[in-house]
Amino acid sequence: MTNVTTAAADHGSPGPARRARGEQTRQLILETALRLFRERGYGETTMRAIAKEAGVAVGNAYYYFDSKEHLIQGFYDRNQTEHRTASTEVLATSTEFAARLRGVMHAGIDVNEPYHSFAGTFFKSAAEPSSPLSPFSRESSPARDASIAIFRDVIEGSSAKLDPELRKELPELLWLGWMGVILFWVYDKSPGQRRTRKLIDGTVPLIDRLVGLSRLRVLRPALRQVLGLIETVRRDD
Amino acid sequence: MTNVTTAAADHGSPGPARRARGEQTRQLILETALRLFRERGYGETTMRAIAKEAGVAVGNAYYYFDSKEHLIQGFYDRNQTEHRTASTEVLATSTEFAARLRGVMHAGIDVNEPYHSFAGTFFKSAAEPSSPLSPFSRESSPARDASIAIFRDVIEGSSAKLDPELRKELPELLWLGWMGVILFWVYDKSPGQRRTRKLIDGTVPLIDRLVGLSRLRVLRPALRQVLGLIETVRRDD
DNA sequence: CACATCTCTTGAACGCGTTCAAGTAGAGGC
DNA sequence: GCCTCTACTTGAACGCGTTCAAGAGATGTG
Repeated sequence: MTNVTTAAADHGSPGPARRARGEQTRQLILETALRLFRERGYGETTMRAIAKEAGVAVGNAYYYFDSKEHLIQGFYDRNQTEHRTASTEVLATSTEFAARLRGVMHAGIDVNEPYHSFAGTFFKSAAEPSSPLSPFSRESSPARDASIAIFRDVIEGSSAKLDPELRKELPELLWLGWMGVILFWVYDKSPGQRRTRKLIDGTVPLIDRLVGLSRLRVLRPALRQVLGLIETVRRDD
Repeated sequence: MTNVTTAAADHGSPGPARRARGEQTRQLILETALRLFRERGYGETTMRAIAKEAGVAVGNAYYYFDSKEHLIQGFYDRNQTEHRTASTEVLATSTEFAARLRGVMHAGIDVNEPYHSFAGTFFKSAAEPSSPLSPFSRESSPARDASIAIFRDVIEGSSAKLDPELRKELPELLWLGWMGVILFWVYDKSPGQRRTRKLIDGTVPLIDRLVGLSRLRVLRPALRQVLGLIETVRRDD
């Protein structure tokens, strides 16, 4: 409470001082919530406990966050940032597509590992299509775009040559595949989630092979068919 | 395919008269619940409302069903049976693999269509790995096995020739793909879930093509690699 | 018949996420 | 100084899923 940063982002009608106070409370509640989630798990952390621990009233938490689930969004954002950070090394080192993709995926699992025990609990929240926590929701689009950007880096920083049409679509496709890996990971009960690691190690070479084949003229029609399907399915008309 | 009553709570072996009474109440509660789910949606239906409408105490519902979510299992079982029924015609008519697969998938969507509006709501429940409603859970294995059996029928009743190794794995793989389609369907907000239909129509020929190619000697190593990966990932060691 | 045993039923009570009418406080205008 | 406006804060209250001690009712046993 002592740390008052008056570095004002001076936009909006309310005075900067007031604004700062609100933002501070918001951060306090979020930090407290994430800490308790980590310590006790999501389901075992009550809104009352968060409020009490943060020294505010329950209603105050609802002034800043629409629901308990909305607090998870903060968790997502932080994990996304950590994934980016954990990926920088392999993205700076290697130029092989397979190595880059593999490295990024393992980095993602590394980052999420500490939260595996209760990832399922709030994966539940994310699964509901109408939930703002859904990876496909409008609210998640900043985190989603940032995640897709990592996979774009994987491709663009690599020496892999591939069909230009595919190149356009591939970042999003890899992200979709990554969501699949995460889904598998959530369900993976093997010690240390070994099976997820094996899935990555087994799948990446296959993707690498397929991506390499995308330039072969013989496979052009097949590729077009697949890309056409994706385009058809994506459209909402 | 005899529909064995899936007793949620195994209460010893009482006399047949007593058993009948209990079973009757159980059915009454389940029927009432499913009706209210259909009429109001899952989230809007309270346990109190179910109990009141069924003319029992709220605690009574909990004597037969461990939780509100457990009531959905009954919904699953019924839908599973309906899917089988809706599939019989195409499975009796056509011998082409692609037509059979396509027919079965469309039949599955047909059956689920009336529930799309709130499918997402309890899909949420199914998504939690520890939930008995998860399609991968032990509790769901009867429904799962029955569903896989449909896809086994798709293959075995077809004229398609395919690699014997693949033949063994394919029913489960098709079921997994079907789960993916259902996942897509749950998120599909297009009118009448048209995009899901397009996804099926676009994907089936691709699968058909791949399955056909599985017998080519040139592709043997690749197939082996994929099957090996599946085996590796499946094992929990 | 009385008694014990077991299945089945009850509804008050608990803790949860969430809401909301009622307040508080601090900046700007007079 | 005082007033107003509004961002912010409060906590009792609501309805929910769920639990559980208590009891009702049928069945088996002497």
